[in-house]
Amino acid sequence: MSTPGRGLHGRVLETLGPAITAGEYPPGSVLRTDELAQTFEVSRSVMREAVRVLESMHLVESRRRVGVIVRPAAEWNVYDPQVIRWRLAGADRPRQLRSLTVLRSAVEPIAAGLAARHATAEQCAEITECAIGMVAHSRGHKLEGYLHHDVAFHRLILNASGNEMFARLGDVVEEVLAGRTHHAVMFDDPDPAAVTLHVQVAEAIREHDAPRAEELTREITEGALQELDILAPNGHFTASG
Amino acid sequence: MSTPGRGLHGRVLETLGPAITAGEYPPGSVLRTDELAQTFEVSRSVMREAVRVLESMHLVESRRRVGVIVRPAAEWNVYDPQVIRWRLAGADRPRQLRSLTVLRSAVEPIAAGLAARHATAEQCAEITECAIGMVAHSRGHKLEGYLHHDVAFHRLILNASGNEMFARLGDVVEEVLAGRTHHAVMFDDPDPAAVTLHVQVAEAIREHDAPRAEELTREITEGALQELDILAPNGHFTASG
DNA sequence: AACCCATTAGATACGACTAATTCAAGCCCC
DNA sequence: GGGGCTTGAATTAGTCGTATCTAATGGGTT
Repeated sequence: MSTPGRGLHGRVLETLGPAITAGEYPPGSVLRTDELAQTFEVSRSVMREAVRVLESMHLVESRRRVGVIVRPAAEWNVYDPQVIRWRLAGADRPRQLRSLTVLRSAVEPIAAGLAARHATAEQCAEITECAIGMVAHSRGHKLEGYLHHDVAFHRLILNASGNEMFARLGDVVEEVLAGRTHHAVMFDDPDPAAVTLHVQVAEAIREHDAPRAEELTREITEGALQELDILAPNGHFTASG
Repeated sequence: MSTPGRGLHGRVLETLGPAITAGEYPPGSVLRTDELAQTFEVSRSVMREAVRVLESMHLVESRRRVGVIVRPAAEWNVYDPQVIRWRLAGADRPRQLRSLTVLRSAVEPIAAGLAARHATAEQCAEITECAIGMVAHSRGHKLEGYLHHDVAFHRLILNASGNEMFARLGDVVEEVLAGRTHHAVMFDDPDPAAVTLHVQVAEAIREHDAPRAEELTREITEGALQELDILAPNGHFTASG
């Protein structure tokens, strides 16, 4: 979507990356550069560049005389947007979605509190606009329009927090929200209570009421977590939803 | 420390990466592969692999007929451990430390709450041991020993949370804590109140009291934020401490 | 104003050489 | 005779240089 195979090495990565993150090669598996180059019908130079990228993501480790070794999942750079996309596209999508939602529940309330302190008048206006847009699309099967405003809403707050680490989680939030809409997690119309909460959050930020913005956002993310629990009640270590 | 120049391209990255993250090349700057290869006295192949890694970190973007373009800081993969290290080693270390501390203040309380729910007896024991170790090193200029147990304490909790995204922040916490100890942010002995809080967190986790573990951890991270404010009182957008 | 072409710099490919690491055979010492 | 160390051969990634391809840019032409 954002990186549609820029160049040959990119196309190789689009196959190799998902394969590794999906666990098709168990930790410790050894791949040979030459072999891979033949398999993907590219030159060794291209394959080496692809391996370098995988290495920078800590998905693999290349050693002389041995080959390219697949690292255990615990060492992967799980915050790399590319890795996140690959994992969301793979088999352990449910677990990944849960991890990200828990991360959201930690970050977004704090971000909302900071936004209430730091947001400019313009940012407040944009956030409010999104909330209004959500209300407008909350009834009558307008899920796509609702999603659009929902994503923008959360992204604006993360940006308005003034913390670059928070701001960079905008894509993560988008993935989670889009996943919820497009994988039948959401009913025909969004929960009216959630919509109200978003409006109230916008209000709180506009009024620079940080504790209220934080608490209301906490309620939103709590709701998101509960939605997941309904789908995969086993809780934390659910393998497949 | 963890990656001491693996290969030629690694050594190139150790110079180019910090230079870019330090802002030596303003956003939009164009680097030429050939030129860089000459500058670093390596072949183009090696330079291309280095560029690929920088590209995967979203530090640069390479376009035909143009060159290698430095991206604005807002697009960087700021969660990449390598990028974090480069930025911590550079001029905007203070701002980076603040960003990371704010992130801690969001994540660690939630992680502690989850740890209180999920931690095994063995994990509880290890956490308690660390807290005891912190107490033992809290007096008499034993800062290094204190730091060691402090890092282990927070890392164990992040791991015990059962959330992989949280677990991967262990290195971040280590960097922040080490930075505090080694850059004269801490006085001769750590704050006794903070030590007590750590002991109480261990207690709460052992007793599976999630709300208490969360609240106590919040007090710890609040303290960390206040420490930063003492150093750089200008608050959020302090450029230099 | 629209189109075409030359220029340019990255993208790909290939082949040769280098260096490091592993494994095993062989040696020495005990 | 057995265990541990040394040494060397095989293997595979690392590096380099060159040649060719591709695509974006800018200028010139119609």
